[in-house]
Amino acid sequence: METLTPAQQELYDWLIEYIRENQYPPSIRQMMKAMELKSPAPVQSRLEHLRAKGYIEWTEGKARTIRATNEVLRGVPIRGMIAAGSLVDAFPDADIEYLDLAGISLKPTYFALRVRGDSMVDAMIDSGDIVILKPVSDPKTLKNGTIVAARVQDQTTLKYFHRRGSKVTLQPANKNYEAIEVPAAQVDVQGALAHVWRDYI
Amino acid sequence: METLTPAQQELYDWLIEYIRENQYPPSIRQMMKAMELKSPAPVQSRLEHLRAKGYIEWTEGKARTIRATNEVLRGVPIRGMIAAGSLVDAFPDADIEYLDLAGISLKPTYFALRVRGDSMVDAMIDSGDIVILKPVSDPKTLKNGTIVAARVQDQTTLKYFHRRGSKVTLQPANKNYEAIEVPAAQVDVQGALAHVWRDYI
DNA sequence: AGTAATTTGATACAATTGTACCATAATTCT
DNA sequence: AGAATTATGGTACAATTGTATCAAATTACT
Repeated sequence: METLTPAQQELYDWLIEYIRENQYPPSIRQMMKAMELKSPAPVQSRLEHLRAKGYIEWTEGKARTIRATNEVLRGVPIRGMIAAGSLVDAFPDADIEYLDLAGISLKPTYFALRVRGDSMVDAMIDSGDIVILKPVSDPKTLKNGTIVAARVQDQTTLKYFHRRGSKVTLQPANKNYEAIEVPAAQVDVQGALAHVWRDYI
Repeated sequence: METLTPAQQELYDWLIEYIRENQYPPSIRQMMKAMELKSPAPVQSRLEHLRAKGYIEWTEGKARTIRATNEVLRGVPIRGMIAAGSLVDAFPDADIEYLDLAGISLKPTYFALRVRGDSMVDAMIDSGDIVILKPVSDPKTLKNGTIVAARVQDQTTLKYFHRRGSKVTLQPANKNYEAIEVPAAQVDVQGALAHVWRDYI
């Protein structure tokens, strides 16, 4: 990403902070005051440079429509990789990745279920975890081995999905439970496991 | 939550969808056109009712500052509880909880690390998972048993934190690794484990 | 040192925009 | 049926706001 001049950086940082706090972007004259400038022109200039360098964008002519193009506002920065022994890598600030949590929450069809019990321990899903599911419109597009929330015989459970011909096998993610095999027509797949979330604090 | 009249519901739904798509709220006259109304007054009326019923809020006098007060835009709805046998509960639409993912991404100090290897299997954290950490300013406020990213002897690792007097024990989340006990002064706690995230698709 | 790029100040203009007021119609509720 | 609430259309106004223009000052770069 192209580097910013001090003036541009100052505005950019303030802009991000403002959006974080207010949930909407400031007007040009608000930025002017915050930067302690006496005219809107310098702000315009900085904004145009920020846009040219790919940091922001806006809808021309519309008030308060500036958006950050990168993921600063949409997620948590992934700063490195950690293994048994040590922090393997601390990624350099420049090419840092973001875990786009806000992006997930913009997908209006996703839904979540809270897990209770040990039914999924073998998939490393603990009691209390939250599983985030993507609705499945056409079960034929499902790959074998994906974990799905499926309804069979009046019971909805989370299981590994396998199809062989017209039969579907639902394999639990805990060895202590039994797999079931039924005709595909009897299985109503409600969602495919997309993410797992766990809270510690 | 108070119920909405059809006209109010129509506006509210459109509003949420607009914000989702554009990342900023519409102006009153845009809503007017979308609702196929011929004057801004009806929109004003509906907005005031939506605000009175607690669905939205805005900064008076400022353009495009409408915000949804509930978590519709901030997270994934938690629709029920799932256990080994069955979907235990499908929560009624009214009092549905949301997993506030967008809220997490607004905490600017949080950071994440990608886990590699089996160092945390006993904590149900798999290779490839992403751990989200909250910076720890004062290690004295840490409760025993929390998982932390700590730096000792030039190595940063994720371990259970225990303090007894002036000594700190760092217990790995995998039985095959050894615990270490060092003077508290030698431990630099960088973050406490706040959340775990796992991607399936 | 000299040139280019950026920043600044000042001002101006028009479109966007929130808001207010009023009378009437439609809907909902009792 | 009657009353209260909500919805609508029309209009008006002023503040907010994005944008344009120009010249001068400052900074960055070669």
